[in-house]
Amino acid sequence: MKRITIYDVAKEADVSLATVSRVINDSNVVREDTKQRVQEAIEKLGYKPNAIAQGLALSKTTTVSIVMSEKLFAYNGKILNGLMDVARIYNYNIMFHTTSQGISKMQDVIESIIKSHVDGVILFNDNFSEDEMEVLQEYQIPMVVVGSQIPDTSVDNVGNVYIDFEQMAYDIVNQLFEKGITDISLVEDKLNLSMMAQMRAGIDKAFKDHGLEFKKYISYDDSFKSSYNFLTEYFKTHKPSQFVFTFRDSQAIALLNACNEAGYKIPDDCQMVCVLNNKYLAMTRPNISTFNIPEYDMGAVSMRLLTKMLVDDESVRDNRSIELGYSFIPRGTTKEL
Amino acid sequence: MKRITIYDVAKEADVSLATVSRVINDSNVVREDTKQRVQEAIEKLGYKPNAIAQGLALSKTTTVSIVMSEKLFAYNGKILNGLMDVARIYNYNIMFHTTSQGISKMQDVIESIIKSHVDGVILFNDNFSEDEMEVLQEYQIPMVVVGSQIPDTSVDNVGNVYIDFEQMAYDIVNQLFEKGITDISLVEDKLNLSMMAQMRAGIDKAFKDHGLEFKKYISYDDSFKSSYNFLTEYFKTHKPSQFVFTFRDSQAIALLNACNEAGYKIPDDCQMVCVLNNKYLAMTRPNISTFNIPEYDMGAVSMRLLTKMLVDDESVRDNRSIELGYSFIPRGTTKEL
DNA sequence: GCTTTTTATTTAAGCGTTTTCATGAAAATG
DNA sequence: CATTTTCATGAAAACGCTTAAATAAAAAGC
Repeated sequence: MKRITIYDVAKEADVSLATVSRVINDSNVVREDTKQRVQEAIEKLGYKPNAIAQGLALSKTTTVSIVMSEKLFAYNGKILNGLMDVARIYNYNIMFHTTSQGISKMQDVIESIIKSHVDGVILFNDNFSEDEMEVLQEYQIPMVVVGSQIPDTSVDNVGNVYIDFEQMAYDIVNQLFEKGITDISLVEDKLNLSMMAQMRAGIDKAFKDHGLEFKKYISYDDSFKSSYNFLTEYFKTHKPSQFVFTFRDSQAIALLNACNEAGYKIPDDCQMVCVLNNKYLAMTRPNISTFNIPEYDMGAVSMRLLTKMLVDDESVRDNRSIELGYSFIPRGTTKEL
Repeated sequence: MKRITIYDVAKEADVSLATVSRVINDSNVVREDTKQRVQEAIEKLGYKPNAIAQGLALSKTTTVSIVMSEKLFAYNGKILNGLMDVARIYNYNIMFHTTSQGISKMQDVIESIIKSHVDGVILFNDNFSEDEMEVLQEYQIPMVVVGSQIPDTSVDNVGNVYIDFEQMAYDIVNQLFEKGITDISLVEDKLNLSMMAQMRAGIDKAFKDHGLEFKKYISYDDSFKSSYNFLTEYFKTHKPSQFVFTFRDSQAIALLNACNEAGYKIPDDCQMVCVLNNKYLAMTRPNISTFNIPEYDMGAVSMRLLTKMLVDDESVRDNRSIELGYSFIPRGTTKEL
């Protein structure tokens, strides 16, 4: 079956292809009766404009790239939902790129973005280095970074939608200090380094404000199994901290289980919070305290910001950095907050 | 910054654009020294071929669409990883489409696939109706359906990578019968209807083989919260079945918690299995028995199959239906299997 | 050294659109 | 009614690439 082109429609409606094109893009210069005729022909033949050809003619693909680490994939479902929903509203297609460890892979992703001539890019934190982002900027590809705050927000063509993790950590630690809790740990998450760094900064700041120094930055492999094993071993010789920040569900649940089985009661012997919320945190006993991070909105706002940047909406020229709020969800693993 | 085109390279290297094109697609008819010269020019100017223009010239976009329900998104991470990894190997780009409830949305997805002139489509089960698939077939777009078995496998240009859920259910039920267990329930999962239907068929068959009729097809909203609430209420007046099939982690964990809190011991009073495996099933106490479904492979095999179909690899002409194996993972919620 | 064969390169058409510019028809003006 | 203005349409160039056909250059043959 030969694909129907604009020529076929033109012939069917007995007009030139220019007219058909005008009808498609509903230009208002075409007379009502011919517009009618052309639309009937389109209908009859089932013509669908070739987006590739349009892309070439317009230098515009109505496609945006989403770049996400393969590992983080499962966690970012809601953000993605927000992104996709808004993309659909504004009729953008999505190219999807996942990044994995190898350095060469990253080059491939960038290469592919450039070659595909996408109109814009949504970038998840921790995926590209500054250098890599710069490459894309040379090509003037508008870009929105979603997740945590990026250092240089003044750059043209780069937007940022973020949560203030530094403040989040700072506030919590201060509250803990007020209750006399100073034995605090932070469990590293290797997949969210920049978010971690910001939390870390917040904790450090709060400690420094009280003339103390924060030391308990715990690091272990981040699968449930290895977290659990590590902690089980750890609790043979150590007591849990009074308060622990974890980032990911698996780390939180591992801590919960390991504590339990080592005979420590949560939240009495150890309080804990898991920064990134998901439904599993509400399935444990006790339920795990967490933060209400507006994930869907992070996606939706990012995509909306990008679409605005793509049409160079002036409202967005000097306003490309958007902070979203969060709230604490106290549940069974905390009692002082 | 003007994008570098093939003309710029041609001028720089003092050859025609045809020669540059040949170098890019490394045709072997170009002399070694000119090839060298052209490559230097490409390097110097930082030329990247415009994939859109290539797409137009070749009627080939090296892009495949992945269509997935927005809701299932978070669950299919591993399949997606498999898909993406293989796509990367064969240099295919990914367009990503999510479908949501509204019927009009589905039309949009199909429309967008057709317009984008993607080379092929990977379709997750339960996304398109037969009719919708037929539309894509009219456009001769090769398609691989991943998940469960599709009814009509003889259609040209459609591949299928699947797990035999019917057999899976059939085998388990038979084993249960051997142990004298006949009080069996199946909890519906609205998001995986075709998989459910196949399991259901397997259970029905096993019951019929023993002259019995299967009745306990339980249906409730599939979030953890509502499952849990439903079951808590349910256990006030009912005993749990001897054996329960659940499909999704949240349903399984809800059952586990509700049973526990109603005073029923798992696996003594009630055994259970969760068909779709994920890491959370190993974080509960007891760990939940499940199946080892080769999710990553499902993705990888699907994409590989599609790439073969795209080059019309003859090995795949009459062999587009691929069944993958699975194995039972006995854990703490079963004892008879 | 001239013709034939082989090899390398260029010219130009085509992929399916959009859009500028030119043209002709219809409407408005005096 | 002749002339200008407005409006609708068509012809053709452009977007950046591939590739078949044409041509030029090099190699081979005698």
